Amino acid sequence: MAQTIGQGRQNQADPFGSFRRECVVALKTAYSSLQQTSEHSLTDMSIESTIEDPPNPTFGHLASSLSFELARIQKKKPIEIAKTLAEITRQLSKLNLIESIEATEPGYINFRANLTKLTELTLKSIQQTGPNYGLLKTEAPERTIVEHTSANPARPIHIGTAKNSIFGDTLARLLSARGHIVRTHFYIDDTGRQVAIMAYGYKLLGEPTPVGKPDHYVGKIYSVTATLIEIEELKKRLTLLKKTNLSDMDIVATTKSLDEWVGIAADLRSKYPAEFDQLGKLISLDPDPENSIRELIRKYEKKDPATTALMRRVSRTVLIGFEETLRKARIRFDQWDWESDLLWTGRVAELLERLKESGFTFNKGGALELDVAKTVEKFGLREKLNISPTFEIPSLTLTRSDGTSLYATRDIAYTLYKFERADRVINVIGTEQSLAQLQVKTAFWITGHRKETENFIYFPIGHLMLEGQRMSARRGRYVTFDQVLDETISRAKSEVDKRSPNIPDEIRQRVADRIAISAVRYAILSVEAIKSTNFVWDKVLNFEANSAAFINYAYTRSSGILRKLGKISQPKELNLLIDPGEQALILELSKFPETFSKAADDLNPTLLTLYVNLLAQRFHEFYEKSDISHLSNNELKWQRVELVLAVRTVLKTLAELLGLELAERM
RNA sequence: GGGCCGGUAGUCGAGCCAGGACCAAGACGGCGGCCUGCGGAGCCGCAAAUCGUGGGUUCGAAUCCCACCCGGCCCGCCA
Repeated sequence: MAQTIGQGRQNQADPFGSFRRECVVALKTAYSSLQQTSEHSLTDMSIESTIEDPPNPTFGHLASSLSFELARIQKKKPIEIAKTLAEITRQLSKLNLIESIEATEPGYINFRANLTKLTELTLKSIQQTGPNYGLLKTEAPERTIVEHTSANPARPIHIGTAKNSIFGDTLARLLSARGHIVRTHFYIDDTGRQVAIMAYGYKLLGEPTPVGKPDHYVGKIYSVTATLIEIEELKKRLTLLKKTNLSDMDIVATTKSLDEWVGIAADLRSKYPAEFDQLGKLISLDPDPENSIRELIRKYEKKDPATTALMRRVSRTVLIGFEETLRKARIRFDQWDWESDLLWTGRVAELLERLKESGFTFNKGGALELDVAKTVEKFGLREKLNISPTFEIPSLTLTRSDGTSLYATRDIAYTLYKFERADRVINVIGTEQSLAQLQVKTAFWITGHRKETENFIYFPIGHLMLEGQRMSARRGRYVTFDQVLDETISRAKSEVDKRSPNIPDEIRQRVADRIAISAVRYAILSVEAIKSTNFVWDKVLNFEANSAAFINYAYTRSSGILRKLGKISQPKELNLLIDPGEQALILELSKFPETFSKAADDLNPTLLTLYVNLLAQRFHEFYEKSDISHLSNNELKWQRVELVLAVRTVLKTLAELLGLELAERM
């Protein structure tokens, strides 16, 4: 909690945070008084870190365990110290948001908030600042680049990659709301083998105009081409192995792999018979397909005009499909960076020169290697980069023996590029890349960016399994993001049809879209990014508690109340909201600023999904218990309406942060 | 062999970084209640947890340290 207690944000409303700061100040005052009178010498200590949330409301709203620490030094019982501290605190402090300070067994000091004042502060702040309530601005804004998704433009975005997109997009929303200058970048990995294979197949077919969604159409060509070539290569290797008779183990493994690919091929053939047979014929006419692909890669790196035109054309076709999918999920990018540009502008070559000059590279069979381990030892980076002392860091191949570059090399160049434009770079990438990210980071350090290395942030995304099965894009075993969105929309549509038959179909469709998109985003965000999770349809399609629909339903209910009321009036005061359900709801609202800033600073969107669910839950409880529209006591009615309006404001802000879309009716 | 990350009720999953009232949040599933007043996609209640295992540190450990076990991932002239 310590880092959420900042100075200099007096002008920004943070009701619960203000209460917390008041408790800290009061306790600090009491502690320094104790320091002067105590016969034992008491060192300065962090009062903030002793402040915690009590387990239940009967203990107040915040508590301190300071007495337990002091008990040891003073050789007294914690409860006695607690009583003394509570007494001094009460005497010395001017209490504003604190209602009471009490010492309780076994030695806690419990602070109770003055709920009348907290209510007024919270509701007035929300009323005055509206959509800005809670979005505490950082005191140190940073130009931040969030790179995410960066899917290979060779096949549609699948649900595993979508997890990456959703977290990346949400992080950007959070940081931007926190006051950072954020830009999202999509890194188009177009110089690798996969795009070359895709272009090869596409070219063989005579560059057809896509039928249906372009990424799906071209993705199909890629899968078929890649499979056919894989089989060709495996067959060749098997023949070679049998001829040289080197190792039975290799033969067995290759045969097994071949069998697997033949199975995949059969599957693809049944799905896309026309393309499969056509490509099969065309590829068999090529004496050396593998070489054709290598040629494409080589020529593209050299920016050969015809090759460049082809590669860019086919990549762009796929990217149009990506954009459509991402737009559907409310994900947008500020910039699309072509990996090939890094080569053509000489950035990669420049980087290689710098690395060579550093003296940490060596030649291995014509390939250029970076001695990462040596670098780490030389500069004592183990501690700095948090590397285990027994870990032998492998070297990193920078260029192939034919001189062409590799992904990691280009990624280092890209890192330099990004840091020319930002103070902080966040890479949202799967956990399987953790070693690669470490190597890139180390190389970045070598290039002289010592200070910036601290702001190189790897945000790992845990693997997403599909109903217990590992997804494999290469093997065509995956569910696309489009499928998930479409399925969820159709499911949401039938729910809306069932529950709200009286609204026009056009609106029902729009509502279903919103509920579905939100449901998918919420389901992904509600589990921490790093955890590997199992994608289960039931969870995404669940519209009950702890889902986006549950949150939307709170909003819809509030809309219902307002609709029923028609014209609304301002209450004279805010002194009648004393029901426990109301107070619990207000307390939750008062904590939003702290929750938001912690979520943004810790890069933890999941925290906000938990919070928004809790807020919705408190609202539903309030709704069930407190009448509004049929109240005869007008003052109470308008006070409750004020609370409803406040909840709506905060729900809308949260929806904006998480990329959820709220429907008035559902 | 080495490394990284995870392990919390039948299932999913917060809390762990900054140890404290933890007889551990919340959800799904199970069981039982609540609609002649703002929409039941809701609310109320019950049952369900050796916090992976074993040690250690501490007045106090789900949380910190050590060892081990299980699961995922990585250690390519792939990306």
